[in-house]
Amino acid sequence: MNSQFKKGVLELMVLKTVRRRDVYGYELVETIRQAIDVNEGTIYPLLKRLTNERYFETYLRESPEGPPRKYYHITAAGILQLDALEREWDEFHNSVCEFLKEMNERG
Amino acid sequence: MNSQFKKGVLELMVLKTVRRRDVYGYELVETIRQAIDVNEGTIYPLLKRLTNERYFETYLRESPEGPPRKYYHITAAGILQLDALEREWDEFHNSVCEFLKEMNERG
DNA sequence: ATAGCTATTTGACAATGCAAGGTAGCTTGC
DNA sequence: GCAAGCTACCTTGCATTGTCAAATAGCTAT
Repeated sequence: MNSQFKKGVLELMVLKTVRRRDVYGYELVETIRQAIDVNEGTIYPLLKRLTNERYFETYLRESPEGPPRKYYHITAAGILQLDALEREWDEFHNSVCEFLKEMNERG
Repeated sequence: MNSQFKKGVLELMVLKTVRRRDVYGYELVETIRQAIDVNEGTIYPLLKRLTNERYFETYLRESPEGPPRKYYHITAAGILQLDALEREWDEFHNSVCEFLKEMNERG
C-alpha cells in the first residue's frame, strides 16, 4: 500500500480507537493492523506526540502475560480534535472522490 | 484542511487530470484547486518527478496571453501507474471508513 | 513605465511513516 | 538454571513529500 495515503489518517484512527475505550500501545497497533498495514515504529512516536499535545493521558497496569502496559485515555481536548479531524477527513475524501469522478466524465 | 491528507493523493489527482487531456502546469493547479486547496510549489515539483519517472512527456506551446506553456501528456506507463494508484486509493479509503464505523459500534 | 496577470522554477523547511535496533518482563522446555 | 520466544515499549536515522517564500519572465492595459 502507498504509505503516503496514511499521512494524517493514522492520527485520526488512533484518536478514534482510544476514544472507544482505553487501550495500550501494542493492542492499538494490532487493532489498527486489522484495517491497514502499520508499523510499531509509527504508532509509538504518534502516541507520544498526542500525549504531549494533551489529547491523551496515560497510566500503567500490570499484565498477566508480560511487562506492564501503558494505557492511553482520551481527554476532552482529544475528543474535540478527533471530531475536527473526522470532519476534515470526510470533506477531504468526498472532494477527492468527486474530483476523480469528474475527471472520468468530461474531456 | 489537514495538509497531511494530501500526501500521495495529489499524485493520483495529477495523473488523473493529465489522462483526461494534455494540460499545462498552471491550468492543472487551477483544476485541482476546484477540489482541494493546493500550492503551486507543490504541483510543479510533482510534475517534474512524474516526468522523470516517465509517466509524463512534455512539449511547449505559445500562449495568446503570456509566456509559453509547458504541456504534460501521459504515457502508457503513466496510465498503468494511475490505475494502480486508483485501486490503492479505493482500497485504502474503504478500509479507513469501515474502520471508523467499527470504532463507532462496539465498545 | 507601472501594475497586474500568467506561467514556471527553486531552495529551505516541516511533518510523518518506516526499518532497524534496543530494553525488558514473562513463559515454556530442556 | 537458562536459552528461546513471545509480549510490550521506546528511540534513532532516514526517505518521502507537501508548504512557503521568493525569483524569473512574458504579456496586457492604463
